[in-house]
Amino acid sequence: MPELPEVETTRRGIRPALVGSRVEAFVVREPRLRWRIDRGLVRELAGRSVHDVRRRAKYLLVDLDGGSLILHLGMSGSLRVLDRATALLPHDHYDLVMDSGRCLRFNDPRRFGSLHWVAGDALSHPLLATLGPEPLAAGFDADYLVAKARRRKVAVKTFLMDQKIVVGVGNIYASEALFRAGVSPRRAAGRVGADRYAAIVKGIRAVLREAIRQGGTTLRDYVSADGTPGYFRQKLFVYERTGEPCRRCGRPIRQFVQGQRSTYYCPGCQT
DNA sequence: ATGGGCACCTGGCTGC
DNA sequence: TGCAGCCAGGTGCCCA
Repeated sequence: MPELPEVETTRRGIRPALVGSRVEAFVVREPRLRWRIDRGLVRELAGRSVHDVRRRAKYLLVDLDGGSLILHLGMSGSLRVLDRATALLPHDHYDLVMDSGRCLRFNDPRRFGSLHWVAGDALSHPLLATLGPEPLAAGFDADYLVAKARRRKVAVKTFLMDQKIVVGVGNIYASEALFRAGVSPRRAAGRVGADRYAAIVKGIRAVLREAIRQGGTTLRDYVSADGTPGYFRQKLFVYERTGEPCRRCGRPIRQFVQGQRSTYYCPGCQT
């Protein structure tokens, strides 16, 4: 499911219920996620207090005494804050039970999500160490993208989804940002000029900010921490709108496959 | 280094 | 109705 706006929405939703509370128990029902959850965590986590809940790229970092949990939602994962006694649903794989009586419950039908524990600095974990810049932070600009794209032949849409280039942009928001920038997703990354990269940076920032404001995009599985869906789907210009008229020029939206992922674009607005 | 393809997994939908 | 086939918000890894 989740790209940056959905992960950020989840962070904002779960943070108030966790910070300042202590982990009473960590319960694993299905350890076979993307990587097997270490059973030693059941002992490791109990008794530790939560200091903060941060986001890096599409990862959530739950800072505890002496270390951090690194959570990923994969394609179909979601986190909810519930009363600890709430009845289980299929694919509820683990709970972080807090001493407040609330619990953080992870549901993930496809099990592409993950959970790691790092003692010490979470950002030095191998999964996070090589990530590119945050798109909403200073320093992510046209000059940066131009430099990174030099001599690169990959399509610009695939380039923008590379988490070493910029983090948080997945299949929905890559298509949406390129539509806003008026750039064809097929264009080679190294053949996109500085002016177009400036428009792409603007497009990425705008679409991510607007999506966060709407609580993210719900297509299938995603729900925020209180169980509500995201409402940005209604604001999408191209994603999953094949054959429907472009909201700007009226021509039918087209779909094709790039790097085994569907790309959506307007043949009139994007060149 | 770069680009391309596969794998991991379940569920929902389509079409025969 | 049943079932095969296809598709889905991600990303690590292997190969050329």
